[in-house]
Amino acid sequence: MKMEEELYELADLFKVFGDSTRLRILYALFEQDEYSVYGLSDALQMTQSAISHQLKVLKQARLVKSRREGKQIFYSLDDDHVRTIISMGREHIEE
Amino acid sequence: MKMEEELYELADLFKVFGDSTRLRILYALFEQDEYSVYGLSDALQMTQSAISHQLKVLKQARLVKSRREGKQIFYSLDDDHVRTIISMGREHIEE
DNA sequence: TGAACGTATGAACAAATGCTCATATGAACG
DNA sequence: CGTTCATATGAGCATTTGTTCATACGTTCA
Repeated sequence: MKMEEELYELADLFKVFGDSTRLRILYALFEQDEYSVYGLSDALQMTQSAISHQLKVLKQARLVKSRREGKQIFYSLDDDHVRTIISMGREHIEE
Repeated sequence: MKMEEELYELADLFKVFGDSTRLRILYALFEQDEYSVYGLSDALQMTQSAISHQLKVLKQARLVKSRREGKQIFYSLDDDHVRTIISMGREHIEE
């Protein structure tokens, strides 16, 4: 990958982590493997629309994946980088 | 630290990584241990003011530190979390 | 098929963000 | 001292971003 391109992709990835709503979604998915959209909006006390918009961002960044079960769609973490990146961040701020 | 507070601090930290100019500054400091402000603005082909503003953000996040030598101020990486966080990000996007 | 439920999406608006321009600060040296 | 060089800072502006509101889409089941 070209350096230039890598920089923009990296920045875009970190932007995704740089919002407390999205972090709360990721945290929720740490504790409970799967959540439906309504489940998340209930757990985080936010509108379904807001959650759905943010899930789209998280999915585009390949941080979460989804599966349909009837009318519901369940979201879960897509890979372990999510956990690692967040723990590195936590180490930094907790110094 | 309270969960609520941690979330906002984490989001703020990742926001700092979520900009290509700041990433370019960090990348430059990977390759060359120290840079003056002018040195950076020259290397990255940006105005001194833009660089200075971003260095302030990076410093507030404790990602870079500075030392004065005469009229110049030299910036360098503050700790190793910077490297780790960025490499985790790179691993993710390179899959 | 049509109603009901769960989710996605687009437009609109307020808030945050990054750059530029002008200027301030601070150290070195005649 | 006062000038010069290196850096910092504040206001202004354009762009981006996150939420809300209204509505569309897709699946289930009567």
